[in-house]
Amino acid sequence: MTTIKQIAIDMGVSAATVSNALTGKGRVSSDMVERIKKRAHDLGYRPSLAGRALRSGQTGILGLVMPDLTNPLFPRIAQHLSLVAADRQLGILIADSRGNPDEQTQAINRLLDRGVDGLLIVPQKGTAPGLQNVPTVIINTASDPDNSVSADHAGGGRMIAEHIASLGHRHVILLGEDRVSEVQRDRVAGMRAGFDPSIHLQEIWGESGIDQLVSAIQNGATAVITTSDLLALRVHSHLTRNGIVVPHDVSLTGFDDLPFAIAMHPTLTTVAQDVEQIAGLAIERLILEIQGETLPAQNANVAMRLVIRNSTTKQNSKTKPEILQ
Amino acid sequence: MTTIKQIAIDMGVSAATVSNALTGKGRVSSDMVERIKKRAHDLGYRPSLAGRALRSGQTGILGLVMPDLTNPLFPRIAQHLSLVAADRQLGILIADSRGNPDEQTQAINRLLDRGVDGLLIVPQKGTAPGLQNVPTVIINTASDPDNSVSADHAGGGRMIAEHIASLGHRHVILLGEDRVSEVQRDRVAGMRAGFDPSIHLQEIWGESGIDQLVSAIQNGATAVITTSDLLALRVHSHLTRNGIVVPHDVSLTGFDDLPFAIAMHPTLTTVAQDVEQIAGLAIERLILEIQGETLPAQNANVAMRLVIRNSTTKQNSKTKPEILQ
DNA sequence: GGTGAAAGATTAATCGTTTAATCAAAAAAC
DNA sequence: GTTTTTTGATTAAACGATTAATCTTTCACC
Repeated sequence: MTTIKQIAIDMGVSAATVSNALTGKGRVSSDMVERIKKRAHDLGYRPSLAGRALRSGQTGILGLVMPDLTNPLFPRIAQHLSLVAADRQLGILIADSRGNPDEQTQAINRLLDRGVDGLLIVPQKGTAPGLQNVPTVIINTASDPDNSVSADHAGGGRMIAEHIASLGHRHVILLGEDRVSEVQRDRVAGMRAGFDPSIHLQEIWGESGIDQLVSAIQNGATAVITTSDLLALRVHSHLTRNGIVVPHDVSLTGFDDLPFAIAMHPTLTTVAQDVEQIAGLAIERLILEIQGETLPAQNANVAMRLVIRNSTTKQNSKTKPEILQ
Repeated sequence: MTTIKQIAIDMGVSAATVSNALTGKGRVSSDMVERIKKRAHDLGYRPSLAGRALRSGQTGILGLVMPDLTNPLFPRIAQHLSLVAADRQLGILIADSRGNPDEQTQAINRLLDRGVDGLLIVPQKGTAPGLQNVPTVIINTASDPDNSVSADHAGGGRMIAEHIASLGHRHVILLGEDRVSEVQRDRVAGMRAGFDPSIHLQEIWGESGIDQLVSAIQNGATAVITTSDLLALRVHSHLTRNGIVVPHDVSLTGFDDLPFAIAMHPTLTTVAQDVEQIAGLAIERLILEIQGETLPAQNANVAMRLVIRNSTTKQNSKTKPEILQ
């Protein structure tokens, strides 16, 4: 490994001059700067981040804490974060908080021990990690008051609802995944807000609710809106098995636009997070905080995008579907 | 931040003694060790990894390079790697190689610049990253000769084939995703090897191949085996649309056991990677390499697990399915 | 009691980078 | 021509932890 000192000796100057030349600080004649830069490049000099970190107190590393790395959205978030971070010469250290709040705290501490300059936290559902002693940005939902960036889950829910309403559906089943999750509640709240009171909205929670679907449809429901694509796939399978055809007999929607949404038939109408923008804003904000700027406590709310595919259609058939079995 | 020097001053001893007491090296009386440890704990002392890294040349950080973080397997691999690494007091820095070989090289260099102690690389399909100047383990496929850990994709293919054969299927369609991918080729090779020559095996590559499926089934094929769950879902949708019922008319299999495999109906017979073991072996091997052990070049091949669900069934009906449209 | 060894601590150097303080020489000002 | 400024470079200290070398005291042994 080439060090600054070696370059200095090699060129017959002091280490300080080399450092100044390379970082653009201090006073060095311009042709000396040129020569040093060239020589450093030729020798393949790479600054030691450890040395720099020790001196400056900054590691150039951000920590990413995820409630569950198997969260289907994680890869995309991680990808964009790592991309944006790389642009800014920052690294991303990951930590899995393994599904429980204790582990979340430990994961945060592990990252702090490593001296990360900032934290990006996607909190466990139902938890709000306390204030850390490093700059922190929460990525989750608008319900988090401060320092947070999130998709507008409620707005996404509203979009779905308005889409369904505009297709003429008057009796809709809303299937939620998990009441504990802040995100899920926001989605559901948005859905509710998107329908006007004249529409018959039937709210069901949890997977066990799938069993009630067939009879609800027999009673006149013409659309099922869910709070996750996986749930939608499950519903689709269940309905198909019972002879109910999507979208002919009933319209169906998901949430998140996971990869398999286009592999289904019919392809799934859903709502997508602008992960790219979320990642960008999160890191941008975090960097400002790291640079010592005092930002107003706020939630950056990123609009979701309605993706209309083939699982939703106009409510026009007056005939109830025949149910098999 | 509490430093060793502060503890030393606080207790009226030298910094070296504190360091020796905490690391268990050198010669320190046992009651001094006790007292120092207690005081360090009370003061909330956390060693500076930057200081340690500078002195020792080791950062305690491993780099993880992924061809595409949106790879559906990534989250699980990352999760287990981060878990195992955390147990060993190691951190994991991620880097996305963004789908092309150039970016892969850059990603590796970014990690090297950060002084990672070792690299875990899931290579771009079709590429074999050259020897690095830090210990490296490749996670991918048995086709990689050295320093690699992988699922036994060929073995998984064989399991699927044998399962299908044992159910009595004599005319099988093999649908492969991407010929360029080493992994995909290994899977297909395993499948071929699992059938005896008497079985009529029809090999099709790429998504466009899906269109040929219906006529192939009309010509007597009773099973479709694919090299990915996503492909299987797509096939399932296509067949359902054409009035072909899985598994009644045709058996269907996937590969990888992604989360949606149990959300489909019928639930998908597939083959699962033991990600946990792969991650464990990879890090174990990497740590040995980092500790300077010279390991024999070898590929650790982790057996896959056949997951039999409801999309495969005995071939017994002699009646061809009626095809809609 | 004198010698040697062992135990328990300290000193000082080192890792690579940054930066405030200093110094010498050249340029500008009077 | 002398003083002041500016320029361009150097010196030295610092970040925090580790460790080889050194020193002092205690103890064991003959």
